[in-house]
Amino acid sequence: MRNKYSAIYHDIADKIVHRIYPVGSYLPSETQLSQLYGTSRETIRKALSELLINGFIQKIRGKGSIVLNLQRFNFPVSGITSYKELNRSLNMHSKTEVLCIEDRHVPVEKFDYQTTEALPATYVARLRKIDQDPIVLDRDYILKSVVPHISHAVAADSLYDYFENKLGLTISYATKTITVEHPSVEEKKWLALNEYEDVVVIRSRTYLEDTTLFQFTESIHRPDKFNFVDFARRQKIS
Amino acid sequence: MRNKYSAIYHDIADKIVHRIYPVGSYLPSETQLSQLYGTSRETIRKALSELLINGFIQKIRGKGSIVLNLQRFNFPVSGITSYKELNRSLNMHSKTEVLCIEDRHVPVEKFDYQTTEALPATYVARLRKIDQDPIVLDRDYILKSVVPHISHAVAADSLYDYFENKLGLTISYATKTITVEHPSVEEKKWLALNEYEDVVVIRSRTYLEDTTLFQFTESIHRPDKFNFVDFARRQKIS
DNA sequence: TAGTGGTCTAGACCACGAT
DNA sequence: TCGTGGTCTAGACCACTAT
Repeated sequence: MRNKYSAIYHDIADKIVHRIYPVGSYLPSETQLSQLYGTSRETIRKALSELLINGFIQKIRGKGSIVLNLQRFNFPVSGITSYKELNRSLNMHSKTEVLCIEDRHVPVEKFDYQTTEALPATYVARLRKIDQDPIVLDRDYILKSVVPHISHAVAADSLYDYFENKLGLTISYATKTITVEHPSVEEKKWLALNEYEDVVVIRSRTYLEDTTLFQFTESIHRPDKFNFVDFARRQKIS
Repeated sequence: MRNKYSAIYHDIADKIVHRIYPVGSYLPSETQLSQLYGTSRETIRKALSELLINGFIQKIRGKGSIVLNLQRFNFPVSGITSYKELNRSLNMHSKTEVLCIEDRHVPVEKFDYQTTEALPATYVARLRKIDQDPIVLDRDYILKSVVPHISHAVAADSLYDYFENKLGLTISYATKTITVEHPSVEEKKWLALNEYEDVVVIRSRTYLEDTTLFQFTESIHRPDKFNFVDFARRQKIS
């Protein structure tokens, strides 16, 4: 929020959410906005391009920037968002149950990660419930080389909050894959699955700002509760 | 390619792909690059931020831009990419079989689209096969108000190619949802599914540059063949 | 013709990392 | 201290849309 352009981004996003700029209307022009906020046009453009990327607006050359009808929920798949943040922002009434914390090596084959060395990690298994229904089984492997120890209290609250606000780590990007698989006996049990039901598995590797790999995550979703919403822009393959 | 910054983007991306800038190495600094390409630093920065978004590099303040180990395939889910483009870029040996072309109204409830009016469209059902195996069943509804007619030849080749290069439409963005569902009898038949197997369904609404909605698509994926790869950057919910 | 967004420039100052 | 990327400016020219 300390940058001009992100302050402007949040201000405009807020006005779109609160219908001060209604869906289908045009924002003030870039030159008008630069006068409004007392800044240069390039700075306004930086804010607008963030709004564009996040699906708030569509820019039309020669006409202006039009407000889109967005109903994105940004489920965890589409970005890197912690479960706690999601819970808060969507007003879900969910609970997290910590099933297990112990030291384990990362099962690298599962994550399609090629290495010859063993990766010591803290293994955390957690079950996410909404209204008593089990929805997601999360299994995290956090590398010991980056985070030596994780307490039960931290796992019950939020790993990301701990990493970012207590340890000062900056989480930057992740690669993830989504597949449909047959559940293990254990998964069947925790997620209360019927016979023959498949599960959706999201596996990701998460990296810090300095490109250090520090976390492997496996999220097992109940098929009937899985719903991933995305906003995408066209980009030709070249 | 006619802009400086996208020319520079492609040039650097190419050099990364061909290991002229190897994984783990630093790119020349922004000032060096601006001298190299004979341009201003802001233009270089625009090219670099594209590389950042697409997962080619990671910028580290005070140090430089480091080349990432990317193995993204960008399956259709993560962006808006036509099947033909994918096929070409991944060297898959796939075939498309046109099952049906006819006039239908869009089943708007399925797409969670609220409207009271009927939407006349051309319905196109196509089956995608790789090595004789049916992988995806695509059902498209293309609004008559934007594209009055679609021929069998076009459907067999590429709708996107036709829209963009023949009709001059500019496809801009889409909203999509991914769910797991029980297949219909028809879907079971076309995708040669075993008893009890679920399918992955991707439903999207696609828009033009001027925010005109013009296409609804339903893609039914065989669960064992579904694999979605993504690259995501951290963005806190605020 | 006037207004819009798209590109590009040359320069400035700052925050951060390495030395 | 020096070099890196991050932010910001004031201005320029272009392509497109509307009238």
